[in-house]
Amino acid sequence: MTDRIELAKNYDPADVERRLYARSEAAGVFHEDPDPARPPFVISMPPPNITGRAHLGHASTYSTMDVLTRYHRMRGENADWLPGQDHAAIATEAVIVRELKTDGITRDSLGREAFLARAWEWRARYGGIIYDQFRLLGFGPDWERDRFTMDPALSHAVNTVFLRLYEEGLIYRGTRLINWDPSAKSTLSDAEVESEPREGTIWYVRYRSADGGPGIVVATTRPETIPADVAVAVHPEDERYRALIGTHVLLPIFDRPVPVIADSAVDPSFATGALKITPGHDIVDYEIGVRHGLPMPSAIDFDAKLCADAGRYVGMDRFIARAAIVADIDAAGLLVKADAHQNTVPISSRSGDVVEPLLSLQWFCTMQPLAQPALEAYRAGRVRFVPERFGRTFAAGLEGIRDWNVSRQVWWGHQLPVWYTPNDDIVVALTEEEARAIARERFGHEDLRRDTDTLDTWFSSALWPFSILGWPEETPERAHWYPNQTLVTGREIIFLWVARMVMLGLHFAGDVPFRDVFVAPLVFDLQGRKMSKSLGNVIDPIGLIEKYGADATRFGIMKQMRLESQELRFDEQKCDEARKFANKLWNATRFVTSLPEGLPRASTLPPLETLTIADRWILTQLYRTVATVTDAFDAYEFGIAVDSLLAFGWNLYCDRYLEATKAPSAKATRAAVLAYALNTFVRLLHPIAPFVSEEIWLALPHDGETIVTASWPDPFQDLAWYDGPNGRFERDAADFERVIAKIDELRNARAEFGLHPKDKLELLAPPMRDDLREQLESQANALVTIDAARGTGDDDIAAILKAIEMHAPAAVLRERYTRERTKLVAEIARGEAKLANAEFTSRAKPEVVEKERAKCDDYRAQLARVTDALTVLGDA
RNA sequence: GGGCGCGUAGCUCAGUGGGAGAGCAUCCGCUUCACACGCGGGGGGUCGUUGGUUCAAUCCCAACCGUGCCCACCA
Repeated sequence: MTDRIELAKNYDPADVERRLYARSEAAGVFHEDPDPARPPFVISMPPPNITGRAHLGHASTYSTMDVLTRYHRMRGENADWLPGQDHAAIATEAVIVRELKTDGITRDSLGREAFLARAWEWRARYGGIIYDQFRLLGFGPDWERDRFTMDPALSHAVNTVFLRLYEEGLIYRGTRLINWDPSAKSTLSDAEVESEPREGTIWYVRYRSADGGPGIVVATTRPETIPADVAVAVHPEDERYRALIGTHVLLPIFDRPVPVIADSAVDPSFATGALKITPGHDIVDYEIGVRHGLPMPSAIDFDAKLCADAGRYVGMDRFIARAAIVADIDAAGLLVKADAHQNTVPISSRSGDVVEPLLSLQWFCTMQPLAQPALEAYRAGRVRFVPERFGRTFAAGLEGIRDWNVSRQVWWGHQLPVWYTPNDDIVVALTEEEARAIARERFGHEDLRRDTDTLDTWFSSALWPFSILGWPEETPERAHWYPNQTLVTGREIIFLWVARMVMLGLHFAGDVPFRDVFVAPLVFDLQGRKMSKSLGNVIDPIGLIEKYGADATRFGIMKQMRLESQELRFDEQKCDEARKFANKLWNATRFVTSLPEGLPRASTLPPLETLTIADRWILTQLYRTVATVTDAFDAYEFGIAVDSLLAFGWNLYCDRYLEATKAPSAKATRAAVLAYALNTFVRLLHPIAPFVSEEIWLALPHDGETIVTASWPDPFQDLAWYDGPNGRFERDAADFERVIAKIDELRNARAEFGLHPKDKLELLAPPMRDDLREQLESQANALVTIDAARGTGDDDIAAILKAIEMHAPAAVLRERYTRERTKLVAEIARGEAKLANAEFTSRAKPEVVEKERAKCDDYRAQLARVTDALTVLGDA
């Protein structure tokens, strides 16, 4: 009684996806409010940069979040995916500065206020592009709850955290060695510095003794820092230099005397075992300098040029100065040798420029007291990593944590809520008014200037899971949705971001920010290379959508998500396969919806006693698929879920069941079973392929308005017919498996006999049920001749199938049987040898022995039949 | 230097202590009334190497080789 719907022959994703996304968004299905009556399932979207464009990494991690949210929503949970964007301080500022440059304007000439106005404009114009791309990918976050790190409420959270940490003594101002990015003109946190091996040179330079002696030869890769040298260090137990400790040597060229000191941080086995100490430009040297109370001059300034005490090199770029100084040392006869050397160069992950360690007055956050509770929470299992091993990355990072430089010299970001008096007294307050009030009270005046620095962009990111829920206000969202259930991220930011969220979440929101951290694999190309513009191997997910559709793009990516693998070597063919799969399902739907007998109004099964064995088989497979996909989603095993979906949809449903229903005896029940199984199946498919699943679901008998809010197939409700592992469903399913195996055997024989697809394969068979005969006849294109004499005396399908004999030219049969006999003889020999081994029969598990024995018996029976057949045929 | 992953068919990858799997590619046959974006059939692998544990190892253990990633202050 269902209306016949004329469906297009080929599935067209472009049309369907645009239409169904608009429908979902208009219906508000992605929006949720906190509902304490239902268990929460909340994911905070890792905020993409406003300068970002969707790449394959987004496509994989964000698809994962969309899949999880859709899955848990269908399970009836209070599921919400909270979207937002990051202002991306340095990255955005660099983009704006570059844009200004084309107009011939510099940042400083424009001034702070005008620059920020320009940045906000830029954000308004381009910031939404990645969201448009997310919509094309079918992502359904709760758009009504979109947040931006620089929203007033989130900025308030940032200031509150800064103020409280300051009051607790965990944020302080001090002069420390920091990472300076000369291109970005800003400091960087340790986590934003990457080290890169580069071919360089190590120079051996003589530092003569102040008293005229030969002194000591020092190896250095950075001769341009010599003007800031304050000592030469050797290992205290290094016999070679013991006599020199406490004496002075002269800096080459500069001829300034510096002491020779002893420090166990020096490795006596490296180079000459003597290390020049430049506390102003090297971390190890800085630590040695602190230990020995050495002065800390600077040779390089914030423009990466030589400064002040660098004599005639002042104003020279650091790399030009390097060459100049080496040349002068050589001219002075103090260059002992220059060797090729591979050194590790610190690189800014922001600009790619070589980072310069510099002494600077900055703001820092003391991490140790924050890291301890995070470690304890992790060890207590309050936050769980998937795969587990990434927890060790997390813990290792926290154990070795150092103070965090949080101030940046860019303008785009959260300006430090810090004011100074003319005497450099510090006032920290939430607002300027409060700062003034404090100053009046404390100093009797309001003469304040605000710190011009902004906070590290990761400072606001660290608060993300609770700042977007309204913190510091108490809100229903905070009450029910914090902690989140899951965080999905990449391993490269476990320490940079995840660890900080855990630390600050524990400190300010009273709990870890999420229970599970799913670490998605990184995406590489087929050769295992990182995707990069310079290699030209970048794959644009939007391009994939145009070629294959969003469903197929997602499905293809998810198929490649393997839990234990650290890398995903992206194979575009998987998306093409998925596109074909969508078309396959679409055509199955056309078949089902245009059955002459029509479909039932609702998605229900016919009376169970009327089901055929094929019906019971596909329903049993459906039951197993529900279990597999559910377990896979719960375990973040998306590749397994996809494998299972593909196998059911294509191999089981289309190739086997749908074909089986074409036999006359299948027609009484098929419409209802086909529709029911397909309806259930597309609900399993929906989290990964939201569009085609919905389009099919709408074409079938269904309950409700949209599959987005349909229920996840529940074994105790939707599949309540299932009567257990020893029930009739499994028994009949096993029988149908036997039929399938027989059909395969017959098809194989057909090909071997060289039968044209239209020719019948002749079979001599014992009496059997009509449905069984029909299956053999239609699926193997056979002609079954019933021979009562071959009767097995019961309806045991296994026995009947075994008694079937093929009719074909004697020579062909003889060849086939002979080959089969050879194989069987070998198998029997192998099995018998195994069974004759007393070690095996006594030590192996009884069921294994029994299985082996049964296998042997079966082979022997088969061999007997084959031998009989060959006897009848006569030996060739 | 420390930690972690991977090595199974030409390619990308599943998989299991008890007779090696999928998709793509390749070969053969088919326009069969849902689908040629399809259907049916085939070929192709000493499961990186060498040892060990076991009645039994592709699977567990060790070493090695190859490969990739993360962390680290070797000038």
